[in-house]
Amino acid sequence: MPSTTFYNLPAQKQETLLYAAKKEFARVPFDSASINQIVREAGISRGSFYMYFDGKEDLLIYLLRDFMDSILQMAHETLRTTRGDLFALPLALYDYVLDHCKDEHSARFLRNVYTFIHTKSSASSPETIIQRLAPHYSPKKLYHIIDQSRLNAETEYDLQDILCILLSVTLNSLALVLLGPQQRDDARAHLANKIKLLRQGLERKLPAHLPEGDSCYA
Amino acid sequence: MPSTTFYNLPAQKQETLLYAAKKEFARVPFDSASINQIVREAGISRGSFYMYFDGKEDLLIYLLRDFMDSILQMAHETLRTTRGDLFALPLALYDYVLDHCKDEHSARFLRNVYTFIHTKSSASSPETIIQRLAPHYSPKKLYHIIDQSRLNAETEYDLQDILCILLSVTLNSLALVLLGPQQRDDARAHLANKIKLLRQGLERKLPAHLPEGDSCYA
DNA sequence: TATATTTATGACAAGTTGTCATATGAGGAA
DNA sequence: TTCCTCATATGACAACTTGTCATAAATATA
Repeated sequence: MPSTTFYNLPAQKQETLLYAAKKEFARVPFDSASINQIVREAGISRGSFYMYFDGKEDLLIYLLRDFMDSILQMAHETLRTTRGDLFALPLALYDYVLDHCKDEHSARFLRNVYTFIHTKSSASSPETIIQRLAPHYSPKKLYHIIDQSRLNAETEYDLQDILCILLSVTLNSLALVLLGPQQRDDARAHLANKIKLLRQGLERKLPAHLPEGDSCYA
Repeated sequence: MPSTTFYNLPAQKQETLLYAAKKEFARVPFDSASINQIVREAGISRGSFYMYFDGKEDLLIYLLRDFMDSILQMAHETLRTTRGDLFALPLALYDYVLDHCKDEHSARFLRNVYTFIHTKSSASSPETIIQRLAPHYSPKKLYHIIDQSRLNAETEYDLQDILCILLSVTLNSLALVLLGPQQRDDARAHLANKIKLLRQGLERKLPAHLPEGDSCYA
């Protein structure tokens, strides 16, 4: 969390610093990002920087809050317009995130951020970044607007797991595009297919009237 | 890849260096790991280190190869003994990985490694670690020993997606334990439940004889 | 205006990385 | 055995990094 000193700063100065930070975080991976570079670009002294933030990690987390907030809002909106159709969420999330990095600059930023969220906060603190962010964006906030009658969930335990599954699969698709060699359209087609498979079930259903037969097609 | 000079080293000296590396990588997150610390512990000079490896990333990748190989072998073994039951793989993988980090030392190593694989190789190279490792451990090598008759897969495209889903979900569970607050048993129960849900399908099936009725319970 | 408090600065120590000229060793040829 | 060659080992080096802190400037308060 930034210090109150930072919030007391003129909006202009805040913007300048945040812009310089975004630029640096887009330039190189998180652990190579240089505070020196940021303060040079922003035209402030090194000491000032540490007056505002605990370190570069603190700064990036602050930058991420906005984005995370907007994602959560988008999720709410999607569930509202689809009357709680949870299966609409993955592709909506996928598109939303990738729409936000159409220019090379934002793409690099997001790519670096993606790797960043899995890193440790610091050598001292045992938490990862994603853990520090998670409490503010618990998926539990979505439970009440999901139409659970469409889901194969008996209990809240099931519901929690279903959400977790969909999130894992969606993030994996995003990772394949952001970090990997997969093209956006290609990964999207795969994600759509995965959702289809997830709805139906991954296991083949034998015809109900041939329950035990192993060699029913012999 | 290590240089041939490294392979020419007496086995004893190789071991000493690798042990020192493991220790350092367990001590702190990857980007805080210090080559100075490693060479000090191993009793070699800084120059020698750079004679053997390109940098600490090169070294850790080398360390990971062994583990990845053993995982792939375990996967083969599991599929063999279950006659190709793909749904047995997630829990087997989960248990296998966590069995390998029962002592605090190995646990910290694995925790640090997990965050590491999502980071960029280096500022210059655009690849992530996981991408550099992936080609050697393609899941496609498993295709032919999977009993596809048990899967709801029409095409190889489906098969690929199913594998990807199961892997995403399993890795997510591992991440929750390695990085997060979740307990091993707890996460395992969730994973088992997720597999059950994945087999059945996440979508509620309406009774077949009431195909269109929205208000069938009215 | 004088005093108290907040904010800004850059030099500092202690660490990091990768390089490179130099030193040491181990083999083969004469 | 001596000499030469080539692979290996070394640590000092420059150029960076980080977080701190005494000091200076600016602002608010009395």
